[in-house]
Amino acid sequence: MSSQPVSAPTRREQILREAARLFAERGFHGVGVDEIGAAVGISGPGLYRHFAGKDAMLAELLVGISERLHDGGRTRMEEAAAAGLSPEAALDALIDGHIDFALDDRPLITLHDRELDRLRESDRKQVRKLQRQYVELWVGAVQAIYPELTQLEARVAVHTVFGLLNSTPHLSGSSALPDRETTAALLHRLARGALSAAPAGAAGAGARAKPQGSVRT
Amino acid sequence: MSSQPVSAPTRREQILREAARLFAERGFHGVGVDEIGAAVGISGPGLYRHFAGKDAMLAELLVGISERLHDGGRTRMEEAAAAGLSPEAALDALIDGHIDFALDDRPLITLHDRELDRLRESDRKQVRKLQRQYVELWVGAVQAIYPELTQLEARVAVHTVFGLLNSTPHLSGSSALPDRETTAALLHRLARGALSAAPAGAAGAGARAKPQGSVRT
DNA sequence: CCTTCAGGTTAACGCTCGCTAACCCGCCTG
DNA sequence: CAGGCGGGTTAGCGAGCGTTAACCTGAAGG
Repeated sequence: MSSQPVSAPTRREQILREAARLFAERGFHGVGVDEIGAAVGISGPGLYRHFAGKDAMLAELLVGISERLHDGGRTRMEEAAAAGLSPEAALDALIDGHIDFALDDRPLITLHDRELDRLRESDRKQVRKLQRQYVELWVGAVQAIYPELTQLEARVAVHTVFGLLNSTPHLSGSSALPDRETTAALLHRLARGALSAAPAGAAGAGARAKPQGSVRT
Repeated sequence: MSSQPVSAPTRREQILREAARLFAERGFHGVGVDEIGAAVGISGPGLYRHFAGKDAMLAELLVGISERLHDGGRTRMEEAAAAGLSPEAALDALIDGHIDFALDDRPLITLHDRELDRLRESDRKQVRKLQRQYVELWVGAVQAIYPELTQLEARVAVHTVFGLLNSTPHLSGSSALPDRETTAALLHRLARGALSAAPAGAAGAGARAKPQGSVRT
């Protein structure tokens, strides 16, 4: 919509990037506007030339990442459908897309599930809607492979896999990660492994998961 | 220290419980002392008869849960060793213990990986030490089953599985969970499935990786 | 050359919030 | 019955923080 075509890292974007980093590090309330300003070389109230307020920055960040996550997922699913890919390949594409986000935009991923309730009602509703749609994409992809899962089970499984993938930012501080490609591959295997074990019939890693009679909320 | 043996839900514990809930809901900085007081029926500064300050509450909460997590894990591992259980059963015990925490003490679990850096240096060091020891317990249990994993891979896998298990608090708000037992079993399968897929050799959907009859306790 | 305006600056206001001060009261205990 | 004392209360201080006001400046544009 009103997002500029972007060409060079404009000041607004600089501010958003630094704000995201700081918010993720110390929490929304834990960061002062002076700090954000200092991080981009201007001081304090200069930010108000670019944003209506601190809240507006958070809103733009959260809405932005929700949109990008959802758009990325939807695009991948459409491409998979167009290319006639298998359900497995489609799910793999979703996973890889999410991993890219988790590894490239760690601060945003952190914010995304940490500061949602600091938003104005309208913004929060929009973010939640996008999140829900994104989850539904995943649920659909998962159920295409494991049809024996109930809607509820699939949703829980998807949420927890998000938790798994989004936990990468956490361990950046304390322990070092392997190189990006190795990490991505490991995360992919872990996510896939978790989902493959979701059906009640599947023990550790069942290949065939017969419809088990016990399915019911 | 001067911690009493406790017997009935004393006022201190009431305060801690409510503080945990509020901190988890709105963040440490997002909750005022007046609110915490109101939650237990007293108002504002009355809290200072029980705690040195707001920081002290957070510190006690975080140190407390770290200790309980670690102690619980260590106890389970010792019992497993004493009973001569298989590595698989030992890991299952760890997973079940963590699931109990995640389901019973959601606010604390949330706090645990969200507000760690609001602590005084000494407290933070203690919490991190306990966390590290707890992680090492898991890493040991995992490597006993999957010796082909490097130390680093195992650590990453364990961290992400924590992310998976700890994500339950998140979806309590938006979507309802199945009953506790069903949820616990599902979480167990997901965690086990993720770990079983950690070794690079294991294919995504895991056709192999030994079927494990891992039943809950 | 004068104007405009984007993008800064510093000063200051007002509110919130953690915490302290001062006071109070019911209940044991000697 | 006196007197601690545990556990409250309200009033208020002081710091921090988001935000606004007022002012400045350098570069485009007619």
